[in-house]
Amino acid sequence: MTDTSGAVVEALPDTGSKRRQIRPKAERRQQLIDATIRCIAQHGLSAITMQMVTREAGLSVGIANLHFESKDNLLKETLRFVAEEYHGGQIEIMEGEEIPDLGERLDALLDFQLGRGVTQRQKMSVWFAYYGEAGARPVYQKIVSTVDRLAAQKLEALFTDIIREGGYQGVDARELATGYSALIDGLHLGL
Amino acid sequence: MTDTSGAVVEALPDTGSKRRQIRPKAERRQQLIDATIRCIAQHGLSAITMQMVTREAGLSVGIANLHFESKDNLLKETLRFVAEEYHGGQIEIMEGEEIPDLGERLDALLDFQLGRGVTQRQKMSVWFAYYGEAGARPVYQKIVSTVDRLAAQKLEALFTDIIREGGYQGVDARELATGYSALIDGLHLGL
DNA sequence: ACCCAGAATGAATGAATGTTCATTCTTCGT
DNA sequence: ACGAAGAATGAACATTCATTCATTCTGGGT
Repeated sequence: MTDTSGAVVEALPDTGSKRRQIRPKAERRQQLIDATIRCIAQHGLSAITMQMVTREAGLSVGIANLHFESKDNLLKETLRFVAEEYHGGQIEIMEGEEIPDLGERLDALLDFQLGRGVTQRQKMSVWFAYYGEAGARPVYQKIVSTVDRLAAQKLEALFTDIIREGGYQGVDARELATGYSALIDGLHLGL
Repeated sequence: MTDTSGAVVEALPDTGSKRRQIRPKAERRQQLIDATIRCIAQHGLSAITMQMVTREAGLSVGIANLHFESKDNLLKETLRFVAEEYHGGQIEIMEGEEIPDLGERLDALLDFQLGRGVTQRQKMSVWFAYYGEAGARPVYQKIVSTVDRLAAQKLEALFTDIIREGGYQGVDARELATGYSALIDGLHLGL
């Protein structure tokens, strides 16, 4: 009670500022999703806590239930974000017309899939954490499979084009796509 | 209190009997591990509960902490069991002398790895549930990597033999083993 | 300069769950 | 038959955590 003047205003522009800030809903949502990704990568899906996430985001506990109705929903939306980013990125490379050469396009896809940034690694942790739970949670399965199926189709189409262009014989584009995907997934698992 | 005679003895040999039974420690441990596997496969690693597991095993709640000191330990031991069974089975096939022909040995390995029984599928669910958490739990990583490394060595040795026997050129056994493992893992993920 | 809609906070709440342990029951050796 | 060793039980306890909501605070509109 001796310090009623209080105001030791932190001059830091971004971090550590204790000042309450009002931001648009979309921004807060993304902020929380990002924090969730980092928390899952670090502590695992089953150890995650609302306190943990909101703390990591630098916000109060109540805010998670303000922007997402529940923890379940936050986790669901986080999975949706990661899934869409991962597969969306692939699809963009595959069907985008920026890279005309098909072989180079496949290279770009590989680069994207095996990218090694910290962020990418975190996303992969999250991806497989959810994969581990998918067997028991239909909601997760649905989110993943929806976006998965589309990427698989695009990949098959790419291989079909490559096979046609190269005039290769006795190769099935679908099987090739399945094998390729499995190989990439397996390599990811190998950390 | 009206039914002091009580003894409505269920004639069922295995199931439904409410009679308390005393069994050797090793048997109870396995019983609990099996129940844990089924529960994880059905409900997921993060939704699992001691009540769930002991209920599935047909035992009381206290017994889990009697034979394993804690939930964490039960989960750890369950992972160890699954890991050892999965990789142990592979190693037995690879280094056992029962199948002299190397190609047939590889076939047997594939059969084992892609086996499709209900039990096998449950084990795989568990396997990947733990994989999803491994990034955040060093204990899990250690259990898996210990047994994983050994299997990888055996696989590399098998490929080395096959390459030598066939006189193949320009193939690296280690890379082949890595790729093979990744492919199998990836195929498993595809459920 | 003032106001207020609604964004943000965090102490309080209640439900869920891991763990304990006093008690009950089973089995085996004598 | 009997008694003791210890296996099994499950009600009770303590903790942890998601969720709520009364209150505080912010920033744009007037």
